[in-house]
Parts: sequence; C-alpha cells; structure tokens
Amino acid sequence: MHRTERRRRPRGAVRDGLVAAGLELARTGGPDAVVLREATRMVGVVPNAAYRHFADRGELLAAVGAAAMRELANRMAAGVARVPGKRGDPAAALGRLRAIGVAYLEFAREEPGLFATAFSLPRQHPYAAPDDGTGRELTPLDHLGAVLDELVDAGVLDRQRRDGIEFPIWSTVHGLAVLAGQGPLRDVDDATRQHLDELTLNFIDGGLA
Amino acid sequence: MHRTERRRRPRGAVRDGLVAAGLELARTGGPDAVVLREATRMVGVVPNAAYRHFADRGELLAAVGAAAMRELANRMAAGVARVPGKRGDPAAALGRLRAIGVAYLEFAREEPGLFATAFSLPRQHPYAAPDDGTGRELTPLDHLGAVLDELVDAGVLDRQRRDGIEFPIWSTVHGLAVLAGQGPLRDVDDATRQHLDELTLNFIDGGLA
DNA sequence: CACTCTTAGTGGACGCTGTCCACAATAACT
DNA sequence: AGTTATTGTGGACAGCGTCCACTAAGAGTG
Repeated sequence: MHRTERRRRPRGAVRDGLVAAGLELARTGGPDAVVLREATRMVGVVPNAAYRHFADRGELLAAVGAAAMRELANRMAAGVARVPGKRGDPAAALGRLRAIGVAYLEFAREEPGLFATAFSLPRQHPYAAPDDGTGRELTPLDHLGAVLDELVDAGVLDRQRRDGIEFPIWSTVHGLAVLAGQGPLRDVDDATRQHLDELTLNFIDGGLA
Repeated sequence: MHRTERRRRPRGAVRDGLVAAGLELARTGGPDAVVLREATRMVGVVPNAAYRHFADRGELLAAVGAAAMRELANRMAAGVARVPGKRGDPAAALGRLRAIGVAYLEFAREEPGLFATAFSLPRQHPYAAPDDGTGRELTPLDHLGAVLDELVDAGVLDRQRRDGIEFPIWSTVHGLAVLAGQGPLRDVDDATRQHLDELTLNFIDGGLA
C-alpha cells in the first residue's frame, strides 16, 4: 500500500505554507499569478487540501493580499522611524511625511507584484488582519494619519485643514504608484520616474499650506 | 453536409464584433471578464476565429482597453466643452480643470469595469489608438495638458510650476478613482464618496497656487 | 471565364485551471 | 478505550487559452 504519509505537518502549517507560496507567486506575477494548484504543489499537497483552509481561490488571494498589505505598512513604519528629530519639530514632521510617501512608492516599484496584490481585492480582506489578540495592526492609513496629526501639532498643517486630508494625499501617492507601476507610465526610465516621484511629493507638500 | 454558412459577414465585422463583445464583458466584470471564448460566442463564431484577428487574448484585451480609454477621453472632452466662458478667463479655466476631474471620477464610478480595463495593460496598448489617418486622437493626458496651459495663460498657474504638474494632478485623481473604485475605499457610501471627491479636487486646486 | 492564392472561418484536441464529491487516515476528545 | 471531527487523498468535471490540420469563400489574374 501507498503508506500515504499524511498529517505529518504541524497544525496550520499547510495554511501558512499556502499563503507563503501565494506570496512568492504574487511577488513575481501579481494577483493573477497566485494560482491555487501551483501553491498546493509548492507546499507539497494535493490541490483539494487548500479547500480545508480556504473557501476558494478568492479567499487564498485575500489572505495573500492582506499579508502584502501588512508588508507595505511595515515598510512605511520603518521609513518613518528612520527619520530623526523629536515630535513637534516641523522639519522632522515634514520629513516623516515624505518618508511615508517614499516608502509607499519604493514598495510599489520594488515589489510591483505584491503591491498590485495588496490592492486587488477579489474579496474584501480585512485590510490589515488582526494577527494576535494584542490588538489590531496598524494600516498604511493609520501611519499616514499619525504623521498628519504630528504635522498639526508642529504647526505645519492648519487644524482646520486636517480633517479628511489623508485621502487626497493617499490618492496622490497611490495614483502615481499605480500609473507608474502597472499603468500607462510604466515604461518611463528610472531618472524620469525619480523626477515624477519628487514632483508628486512636492505637490503634496504644497497642498498642506 | 452541414452547409456551414461562412464568410457571410462583411470585412472586419468579426474583429469589430469581438471588441464590442469584449467591451460589454469588460463593462460588467472588468478585464478578467473579457474571456475570449465568450466573446466569440457572442459574435456567433467558433473560438479559433478570434485568432485570425488577434494574436492571443492579451491582444484582444488591449483592443478593448484602448476603446475604453477612448471613451474616457471623450467624456473628459465633453465635460470640458460644457463649461462656458472664453479662454483666458481664470474662473472658466479653473472650471474646466474641475470638469476634467469630475469626468474622470464619474467615469470610474459609473463604469468601473471599463475604467479598470482601460488601465489594465496586459500588453501596452497605444493608449489612444490612431483611428484614421486624419491624425492621432487626443488622450486623457492631452486634455489635461490643454487645460493646464489655459490656466497658465489665464494667470492662475505660474508658468514655472507648469512643467510636469500634470502628473501629480493626474495621480491624485487617478488614485482616488482606484482607491474608491476597486480599492480599500470601495465600500464607502455615496455621500462620503461625494465628499472625498470634493476634498480631492479642492486639494488639487490648492496645489496650483 | 476558369484558375490559383490568400483569407477567414471550422473541427477537434491538449494541458491547465478552479471546484466538487466520496473516501480514508490521523488527531483530539471523552 | 472508542468516537468524532479534521484534514488529507483520489478521481472527476466543465471551462479556459491555444495549437494544428482542414476547407470554403473571396480576390486577383490569365
């Protein structure tokens, strides 16, 4: 008999493996590349096994997208943390806002597949899944909001203008990421792209005043 | 035998029919919904017939995307044309800039499938295909550029700031369209969405000064 | 007009995909 | 221990994009 060797894997290993495999596929090929059967192959399990952990491909893709979104949020947080200067310092606050934008654009450029997957919602994913019970993770939007609050405290951004301004700002940087990543601007050379980044981040700074 | 009834159709009818069918599919389901076999079914032809007109599905999708892009450009042009006031009038120029943004956002909201398809470039499509020999069609970017030039002439936008400013502006409106269309903001109610539109278009106006 | 050549359709096949069902072996619970 | 729920396997199905061989219709030519 086949001695089929099952259930060797620790609990949750298959699920985690599928998400990891999906991430790898998404990294190189975007959302369309995360194909269920291929992911199961990478984990070394039969295709149907995936259905014990996800209702369908869409749910797997949502999990992968959530992981990618978390990665983006982490990069933003790391970028912000790297900027010196204490809270209340206007220059530092502006620097942190720029760091957020730079992290966003860098992620989109360095990991176009993951970026596209994070924002391809075949199903609404939790946007940043609660990992453990210790509290909700911070979303990209949370990080942006925090820096904007700091800009208000530092007196750079008028308190009246604060409300809702995260959305135009987010839109601006996200729009550039999309246009230059998958969109019509995707074939511009590196220098031009750099220039577009500058132009766009400066445009945002201008919109604060 | 079968009396297979072929070659009844006028020249180019199958190709045009496939694009039309693809547009219909894209309208309701976005780029993923434009499936080659279904399009051929709608035209009443066998799947392989498509390969006489397109190298593969990607090329069909590119043709559909180009058509959708043209539709967007037309809506922008129509929106601009609807704003009264002659060239050189600052208020009119600003009105036309806003009309461009509104047309863009409206198209994305009313035709999310077409919008997504226009910007899903499986293959680089010509962005706005030359329809006839009489000259290239105007792209969305062309329309935006024209209005920005008018803003310079009207003295609203500093000539120094003109260069390249179309990209941050385009990014801003495109970003909102994507975030609120397919992205994480897609489930906001109509009132909120309206508010986001206002906020974003005002943000752009602020960025001109 | 008859003849040829090119064009644009048909028919059938292949491998790949997502998904469903029935079944079996393991782990967890009592 | 025995029972039950979990989580894997095996095999199937339809639908997809694509390839190959074939053939009917139309265009062009003597």
